[in-house]
Formats: sequence, C-alpha cells, structure tokens
Amino acid sequence: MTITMRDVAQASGVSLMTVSNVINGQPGAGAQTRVRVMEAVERLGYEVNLTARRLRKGLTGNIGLIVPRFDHPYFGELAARLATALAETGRHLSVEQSGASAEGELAALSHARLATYDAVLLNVVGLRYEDVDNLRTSVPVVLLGEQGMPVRFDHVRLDNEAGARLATVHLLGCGARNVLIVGGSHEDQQSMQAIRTKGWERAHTDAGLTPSPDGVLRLPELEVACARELVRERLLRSPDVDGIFAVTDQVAFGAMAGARDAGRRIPEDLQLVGFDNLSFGEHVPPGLTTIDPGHDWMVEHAVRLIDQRIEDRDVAPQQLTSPSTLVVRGTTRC
Amino acid sequence: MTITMRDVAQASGVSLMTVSNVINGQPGAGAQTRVRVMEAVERLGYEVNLTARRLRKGLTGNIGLIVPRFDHPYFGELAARLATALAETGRHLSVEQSGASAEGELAALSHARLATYDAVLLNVVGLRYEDVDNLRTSVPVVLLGEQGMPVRFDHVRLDNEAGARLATVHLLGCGARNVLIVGGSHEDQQSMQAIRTKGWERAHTDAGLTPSPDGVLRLPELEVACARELVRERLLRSPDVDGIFAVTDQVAFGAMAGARDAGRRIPEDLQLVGFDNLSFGEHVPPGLTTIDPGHDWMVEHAVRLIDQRIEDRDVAPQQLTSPSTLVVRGTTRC
DNA sequence: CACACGAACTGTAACGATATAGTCCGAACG
DNA sequence: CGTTCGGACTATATCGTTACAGTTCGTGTG
Repeated sequence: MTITMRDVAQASGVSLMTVSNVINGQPGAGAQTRVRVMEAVERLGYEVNLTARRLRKGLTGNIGLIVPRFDHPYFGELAARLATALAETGRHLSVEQSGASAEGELAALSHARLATYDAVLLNVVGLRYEDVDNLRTSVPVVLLGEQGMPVRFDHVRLDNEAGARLATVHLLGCGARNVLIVGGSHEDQQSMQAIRTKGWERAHTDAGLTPSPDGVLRLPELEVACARELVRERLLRSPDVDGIFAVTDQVAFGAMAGARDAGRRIPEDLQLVGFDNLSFGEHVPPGLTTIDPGHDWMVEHAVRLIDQRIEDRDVAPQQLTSPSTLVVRGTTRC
Repeated sequence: MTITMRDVAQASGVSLMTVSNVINGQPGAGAQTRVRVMEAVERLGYEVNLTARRLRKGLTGNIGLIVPRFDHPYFGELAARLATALAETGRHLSVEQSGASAEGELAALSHARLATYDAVLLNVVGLRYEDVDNLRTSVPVVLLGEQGMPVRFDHVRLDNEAGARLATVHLLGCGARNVLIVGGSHEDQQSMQAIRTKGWERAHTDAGLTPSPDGVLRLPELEVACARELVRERLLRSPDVDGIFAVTDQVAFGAMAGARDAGRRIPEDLQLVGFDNLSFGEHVPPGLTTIDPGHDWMVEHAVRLIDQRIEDRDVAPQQLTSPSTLVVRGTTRC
C-alpha cells in the first residue's frame, strides 16, 4: 500500500541499508548511488515511517515540558512555540503541570512519569539549586528559564537583567524622568523579580541617576487585577510618575488598566514597558512596548540541546543565554 | 532494560500470544490463565509499547483536527478537550487551520496531508454539502458541528435550535419581556446563526408570544468589538430591551461591555445568556449564564466514532446529536 | 471405541526501519 | 606479483507487538 524503503531499494537497484544510509546522510555510499537513490525517493514519493524508526531506535517521539501552571499565557505561548518546533521533526510535546511548587516539580520528574518521554524540558521556577542538583534521571533533561542552576544540566537561560535594563533605558531615553518598577522586589536575590529590579537600577546608575528607593512597587501577586489596583492607588498618590517598567506583560496589562483608572493617558502622560512579549500585547491598544526574551531563540536552542543529548548522553552540558530585544509599540513615545 | 511481553510470558509460563490476547481482551484464554498473566503484569509493572503496536497495526497514533482558525477560543477549547480525551489512549491531536474557507478546508483534506493521521475530525464551517459530498479519502473522517451534511459520514452534531430555545426560555422565565437576539440572522437557513434564530423564535411562539421583527440584531462579524459597539448603540435607542440572547459567548462578552457602556446593570436592568460555555465565561463577573453545547458529550462520542471506524471501515455511519444544557451563572436573575 | 469438534493455547512471520558484521573489489605498496 | 587496505555496498538480526495458522487435548456423539 504505502511505499517503504524496500520499494526504493528495488527501484534503485541497491540494498535496503544503502537506502537507509543515503537517507540519513551516513557515510558508505558513493556519489552516483546517492543520486540514484534520491531520484527513486522523489519519484516514488517515499517518506520514512517514523513509527518503525522509533521502534528500532527505542524512542517514543514524545518530549515532555514541565511548567508550573497551564493557565498562565507565558507558558501557553512557550508550549505552542515548542510544539511547533518539534512538529517539524514529527515529534510531539506533552505539557505537564507541576503546580509551581518544588514538590510538584519533583513529582512530575519521577521515573515512572518520565519513562514515556525521549527528553524533558523543565521550566525551573520554585525549584532550588539543591532540588535540581539531587535529580537523577535516566531521561535527558534540559532546563529552561532562570539562572543559578547546576551546570551538570543543559540550560537555556533568559537574560533577565539585560532585558530589564534595556526596558528602563528605553523609558529614560524617551523622556521619562520618574520610572516605577511594578512587581519589583529586593528579596531573594535569585528570584526573577529581584534580578529584573537589579536591571532597572543598573539602567539608572549607568545614566548617572539614582533610582529612588520608593520606585519599587511590590506586588503580592504578579496578576492583572492586583497590578491594576496597586498601580491606580500609587498613581493617585504620586502624580510625578511618568514611566512604568512592569516586570511581566501580565503586570503591564494590569498597570495599563490602573493608569486609565487614575486618569492617565498612555503614552502622553505615562509611558510603559512590559517584559515577555506575549502575543496579546500586540492587540491591546495602543500596543504594548515590551522586552522579547528571545522566545524563538530559546526554543531553537532548547530543541538543539535535546537532540544533541539524545544522540550522545555524554556530550558536555551547555549553558546558553538568550539575547533580549526591545519590541517598540504604542505605550512608549519613541 | 524495559519490560516486554516476552518477560511477562516467561514469568507467567505462557506464550507471547496468550499474553497479548489477555491484555487486549481477546478470546482464547482461560480464566485462571488470565489471572496469572495479569498478576505477572502487575508484578513486573509491564506496559505495552505503543510504538511497536502501532508499527504492527499500521497506525500512527495521530488524529487530525481541522478547524477554521486557531485563534478563536471555541476551537481552542474544543482542541484541548479532544487532546485530553485522546491522550488517555496514548494518542495525539494535531490541529490544522483551514482558514474558514471552503478551499482551505479542501486543501487541508488533500491526500498527502491526511496520510499521517489515523483519522480526521473535520469541523464543518464554511463547507457546503456538495464540497463534503465530493470528498473521497482513504482516512476515516468524522464531521463535527453543524447540521445538514452527507449521511455518508459519521457526524457529531450540535443541537443549535434546542440550545437557542433553552436560552430564550430561560430569559423569558426569569422575567425578561423584550429579548433581543444578538448575532442572529434569517439568511442562509443552514447557517448556525439562522438555526439559533429559529430557536429564539420557537421559544417565543411556544410561550404564546410573537417575536418582534426588529428583535434580531445582526452583526457583520461575531466578534467582541463589533458586538460591543452595536449593542451599546441599540440599547441607547431601545430602552425597553431587558434581555439578550447572544448567539455565541464571544458575542456575549461584547454585549456585556456594550451594556455597561450604555449604563445598564447586569442582571438588574438587563439579563443575558450566551452560547458555547467557554471557560472564560466563568471568570468574567458576574459570571456568564450560557448554553453548554455538550462539549464533553461531543468529544466522548467523536472519539468513539473514530475508534469504531478505525476498527472497521464498513460499519454504518452514525449521526449523533449532542444534548444542550443550560449553565446558570450571574447574568440572569434566576 | 473411533471420530469430530471446539476451547485453550502456541509458533512463526510479519510491520518498516537500523546496527552490526560482514563481503567484494580495485588500488597501493614492497 | 602477492598482499594489504579501505571504500562501497549487502545480509542478517533485531526492536516489541499482533495476525494467522497451527497444535493439543478433553468432551460429546453415533
């Protein structure tokens, strides 16, 4: 019914193995033979049977992604991008929820759960160094996200500080004189909030300014409703605030609503930059200026690291840091 | 390394085939033998290797879902539910976008595209009877959604008229005297809008009322922004409107915003019922009363039809209609 | 008692690919 | 000229499962 390697082999007058070698770019096939085989492949419209290949290679074709929660758009977008990238090679992504707790993430990493995957991408949030360091799995694991994790693992990092600095520099460069960081914090130096706060400070000192101590607006939760309420309140109290760096796009959406509540026009009275480049930011008027943490770059390299490690478990682990870029839209004046 | 059927066979002192038969519930194995085999399965922690089974059975483990567009929440939720249901049996869902046009849907149904699926679920929107009737595929196809399609196919329908009637009856029962249908239409009798409009009319006549001819508020597009604008305008013009049946939840969200714009309180001044039971409706205050088109039911039966047809291509096609139910939340007074 | 029959179970050959261990043959070398 | 060497290619076994065609063996029948 369907065309198999056997048909291609017959049509081009070579053995099964030669066809296999040609298709997989393995050595051991002459130049003319390669051409002849590829012609037959084209002519017959042959495509490899991934199921058979997987059986032979002992792979499942499934990659696991473990994130703290499904319902947050950041992870949704990450999952969508990864799924697309993996689909190119006929693989699938299964997303598991760890519940933002260390226990959840460790449970999701139990042997039984992972046995069905060829590799696992772990979004390390809420996991401490020791937890990750104690991990012993038979399946390749690639870490995704924050900094400060054991170098024993492949890791695609996100340059939180550089991104935050970039955002703040842009606000200052567009004429903001009094820039709030919403969702910032000085606690737990390793946390995403603290690192982005450091970037916000660095942008100030680099420009010869001193970040005001009450420029950090802490939020109990990085959620829309919470940000909206606290930003509204703060803007009513501090009429001189003319710029906001929101630590996430979620927070930025809340801040936009809060600013409107407080009677500020964006970007005329108040400029705003977010962080994450969620696709929704493109559609909410006047368009959210934000930091793209290099999603495409991260996904591309994460998949590459996975493939390398599946191929050879003993290759040296790599730590990569994705470059952040500024995406200018309507919430800033330049 | 991993435990195979061979290990189970050895451990329970039977042949490979007996283990296979027991596991798949095939006849030809005695009662004690079954018990013995299942004990060994438990003890060794055996799990079937889906890759091997697929190779042997000539299946890929992938099901295709073809929807008009990705970005609409209705299809997103449908896809999520289906993916979950299929994951139970270790299969995967691949979602393809047809672009809401007949050409797109037909292109997505081309032989080459479908060859990689065990079966395809086709959400028939924008396809006419003839287009579907001309379809000749080697892969099992199950239709999803609207009515009026060739009985040659398995089809899980959605009871648009009954659902719309249910919504309107509820509004009338809760004291609404003047119920608008937003997004309704009398054109193209087969369209979703027209059928739901018929349901709205039937609810009126069943109650001994005459639906007012200008009770149908047509929308150029079933989108939030559009519904918001036209509902606001209409409510300002017609102060006596005290109920709205929105043909979709999307439209209902827009209508809620439009009502607020027009200064109406929900549900005090104006009651509202949507259609689709999108999960978002639960979270938007005061909670959207809506019609659940039987998502779970549809998904359950769609998967069953798929499996039946994969098993036996010649089984008689079935047309099923999912039962609609009312989900009462805060936008209605009872 | 010979025979047929069906239930319970087994042996073997696939499914389509790849890893491994060859085989073959022409060129290079002493 | 005989030997070695390496590049090009092939034969076979195998991955874990299931379809199909047997093989037993106990029971019921004439």
